[in-house]
Amino acid sequence: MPEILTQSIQDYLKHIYKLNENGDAASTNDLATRLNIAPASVTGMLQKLANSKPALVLYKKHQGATLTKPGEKAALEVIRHHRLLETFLVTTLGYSWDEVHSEADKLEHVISEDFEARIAKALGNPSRDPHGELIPTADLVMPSDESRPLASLRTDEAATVKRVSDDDPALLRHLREIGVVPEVKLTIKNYSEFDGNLTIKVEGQKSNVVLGKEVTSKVFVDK
Amino acid sequence: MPEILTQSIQDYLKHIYKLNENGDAASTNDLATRLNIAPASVTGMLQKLANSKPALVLYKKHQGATLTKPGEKAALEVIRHHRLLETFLVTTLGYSWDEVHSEADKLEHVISEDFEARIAKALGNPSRDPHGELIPTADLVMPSDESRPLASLRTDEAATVKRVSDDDPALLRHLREIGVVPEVKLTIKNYSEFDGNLTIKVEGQKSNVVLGKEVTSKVFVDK
DNA sequence: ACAATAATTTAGGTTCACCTAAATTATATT
DNA sequence: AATATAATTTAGGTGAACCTAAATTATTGT
Ligand SMILES: [Mn+2]
Ligand SMILES: [Mn+2]
Ligand SMILES: [Mn+2]
Ligand SMILES: [Mn+2]
Repeated sequence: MPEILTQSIQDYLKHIYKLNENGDAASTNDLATRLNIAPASVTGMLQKLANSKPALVLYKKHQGATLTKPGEKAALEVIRHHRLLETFLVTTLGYSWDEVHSEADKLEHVISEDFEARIAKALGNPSRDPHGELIPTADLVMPSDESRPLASLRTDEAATVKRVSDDDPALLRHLREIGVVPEVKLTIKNYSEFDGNLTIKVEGQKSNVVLGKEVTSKVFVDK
Repeated sequence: MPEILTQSIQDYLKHIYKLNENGDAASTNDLATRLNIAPASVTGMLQKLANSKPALVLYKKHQGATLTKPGEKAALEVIRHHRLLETFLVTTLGYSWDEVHSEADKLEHVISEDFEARIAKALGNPSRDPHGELIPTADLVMPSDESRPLASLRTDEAATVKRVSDDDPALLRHLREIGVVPEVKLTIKNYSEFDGNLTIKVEGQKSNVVLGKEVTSKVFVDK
C-alpha cells in the first residue's frame, strides 16, 4: 500500500478524478496530455495504482481508469488543499485570480492537515474557491454541482455564472475584464447556429460580448 | 549546472551553510547526521555539487565542504524562505513558535519568489523570525550576528536573549514556559564549574531556573 | 470484412537520490 | 613509530518516476 502518496501519485489521482467527473473512465492518453507525461509512463503508473493495496484506481487495459473509494478520498484531499490554498492566496495575500493556480499546484502536496485546518478556519470554511469551484468538505465529501456549460444555453435564456475553469491565466484575465465572474447574471442575446458563438449581455456591463466555444465551454452557469 | 536546484540539493546547501557558520568546513559525517542520510551518500552528493557548473560547494576529500558564492546565494535563498515562512505562520495563522519549523521545512522549497515577496511585504520586511534568527535580505545578504551562546556567560553577567535554536519543539515549549524568549533580559546567578549548569534570573519571572548545557548552548545572547 | 488509423502496452533504457558493506585514509593514543 | 579508532570513500546495489521505440490491440470508415 502506498502509505505515503507521492506528489506524482497525488497528481494522477487528482486528474483521474476530474476526468471521471465528465461521466466516463480516464483514458491513458487524456491523462498523458493533462499530466504532460508520455502515455507509456501513464500505463505503468495506472497498473501500479491498480495493484497497490489498497487499490487506488480501477483499471482494465484499454478501458481507462476510475477511482476506488480510497483513491477518491485521496483525490478529494488534494483538491481541497488546492482550492483552499487558492482562496487563501486571493483573500490573504492579495493575489489575483489568474495567479493562484500554479502556486496552489505546488503547495497542495506539501501543506499539513494543521495548515489546511487553519486556513479553512481563517477563511470561514468557504464552500467555493475564487473561480467558483466547489471545495470538498473537511471530511472529504464533494458537494453536488448542478451547473452546466454556458455553451449549452440558447437565445433568451438567463443564468447566473457559478464557476469558471481555472487553469488558463489568459482566459481568467479576459473573463474578469468582461465581468464574467461567479454570481454575476447574464442573458443570451443570440446563438449562432453556424459556429456556436453566443452573444451575451452581462449584468453591469455596458455592451454585449460575443464568446466562442473555447470560452463558453469553460464557464459554468445555473439557471 | 544544476539550473534547477532539487529539494535535496537545497537541503544540503542549507545545512552546509549552517555548519560553516561555526567557523569550519562541513564534514561528511556532520552533514549525514543532520540530513539523516548515510555518510556514503553525502560524499556522493558533495562530489556532485563540487563538480557542477557552476560549482556550488568547495570540496576536498577528507576536508569537508564550504559553499562557493553561488552555493551561498542558493543557501540564503532557502533560509530566507524558511524564516519568512515561520514568521508568517506565527503572525498570520496563529501557529505557536514550536509548531512552525517542520511546516516551513517543507514549504521553503516550494514557494515562488512572488509568494516570498508578498509575505515579506505583508510582514513589513521583518529582520528576525519568531525564534530571533536573522532573515537574509531580499538581495540575499545575511545580516551580521554578534550573539554568543548563553553557555559562555559566567556569574553576575547580564545579557539579552537574541535567538534560540528552532528545531526542537520540546525545547521551544520549555523556553517559552520559563520566559526565555528573544529580547528578554537575564542575569547569571551562578555558574557550576562541575557540570556547566547556569542558575539564571529571567526578567519578569518569579523564581530562578537552572539550565544545563543542552539548553544554554542553544540560546544565544547579546551583552 | 478489412485495411487504415488511433490508442495502448511492452521492452528496454535513464536519472536521481538514496542504501549497505567493504576498503581506504586520517587522526589520536600510547 | 605503531596501532587503534574514527572518518571517509569506493563499489555495487535499489526504487521511483520518467523516457523512446517498437509491438500489439481496438476502433473506424468504406
Ligand atoms: Mn486551480
Ligand atoms: Mn488535507
Ligand atoms: Mn526566494
Ligand atoms: Mn527559525
